Amino acid sequence: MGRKPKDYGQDHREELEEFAKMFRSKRLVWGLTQDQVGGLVGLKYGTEFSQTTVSRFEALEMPTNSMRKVYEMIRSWYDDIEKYITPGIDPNLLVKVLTEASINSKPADMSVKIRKKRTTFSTQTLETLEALFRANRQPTQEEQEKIAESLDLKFNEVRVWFCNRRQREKKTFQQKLLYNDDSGHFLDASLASACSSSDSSASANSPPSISPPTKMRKVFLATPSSNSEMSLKRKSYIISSVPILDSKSSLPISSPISDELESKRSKQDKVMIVKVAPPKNTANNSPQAKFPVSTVASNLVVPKSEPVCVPSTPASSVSTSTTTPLIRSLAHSISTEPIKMRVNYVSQDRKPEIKQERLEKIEITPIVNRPQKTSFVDKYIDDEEITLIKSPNEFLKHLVRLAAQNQGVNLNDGEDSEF
DNA sequence: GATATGCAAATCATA
DNA sequence: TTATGATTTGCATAT
Repeated sequence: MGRKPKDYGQDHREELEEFAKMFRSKRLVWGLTQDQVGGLVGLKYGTEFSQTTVSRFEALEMPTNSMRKVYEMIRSWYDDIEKYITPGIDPNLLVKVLTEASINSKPADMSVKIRKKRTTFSTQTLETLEALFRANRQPTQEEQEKIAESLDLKFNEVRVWFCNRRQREKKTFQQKLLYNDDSGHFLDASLASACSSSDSSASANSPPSISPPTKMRKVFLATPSSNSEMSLKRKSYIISSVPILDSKSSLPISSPISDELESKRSKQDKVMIVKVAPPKNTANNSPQAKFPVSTVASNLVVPKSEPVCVPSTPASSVSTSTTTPLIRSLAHSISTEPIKMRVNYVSQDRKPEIKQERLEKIEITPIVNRPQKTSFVDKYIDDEEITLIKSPNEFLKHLVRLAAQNQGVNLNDGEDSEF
């Protein structure tokens, strides 16, 4: 088994975040880049942080454990050098001063392990490794040594590559499992079993290939912990692994499906993906948005008659951490079947993750601060099947209405505005 | 040019 | 000790 996550509990995540935010604003005032910070911190410890790491630290897009480690180093460095920065210091001098201060602040014991620089394999090397992997996914040590020699690589690089490659393969299979985000239940048992790991069990009538290639994303999700505090919890979610059903045929778009699955599927309502983008995490103006990620997607089963789409809204007053549970519970109330829902993390897509043809039946949310995506969405919101909802708030209201309708209750506007 | 992300190399705790 | 799987980072590149 792999290691279990070290449990530091959730202690002081908030403190870390607070510092990270403060740090970013200071850095900007000082006129330092993330890259410079990484380098300067490196002068103190002998091992620098990449621009990437600094970026993620500041953006709070890091699990708490890593966050803490980075925090401790940056914090200590910050405390050391801060006093050398006088208001109005000549920007040209700044880096010089900080460089010196950083070097001088070297701790005596200096026992930081230097991480090996990441190797970049050439395309050709990768092709060869892939071919070798296909032939034998688990070469012996001796074989690996030979491979290393023939490719002019270190043995360890080859060893690690095979390790990671096996890992990647395994993950790919796992992604085909459909499970609910936190209950551990399958999103759809029939589908899950149909496309579950084919490691060894290639069933007689080979399982239908249902899902398009899927991707796992890491997300640091604020979830209510047992003691009812909000904690940041790292989770992986499956993205778009649920086949999108054609609204007329109830068949997955662009995927073959077995008869058995079809019969189960056809009983269901149309599956839609609804994405709700939380407000951009802009340090000061949305204190409620603890969410470091940019977009949350929910996958709901909604009645065919009521497809919903939710474009993002920068002005949303609902924080993600509240929206998601609310949507979940509301979805419960409108669903006539056991609730099937996932929460996904969807990145600020540069390219749509989901293929064009599938967009006809679902909705893609524009990303906050990425107005160029708007036209993309506009193209689809004309679809008469889709009800345009202007914000997460609106979406919640909409769900409430549906729930009320389903239960024959008449909601007036006053009750709606509770959101 | 600076920053944010996708993918995956490197690391590390365990079985 | 080695294999494995979870994590931590960073190269390359998109934004």
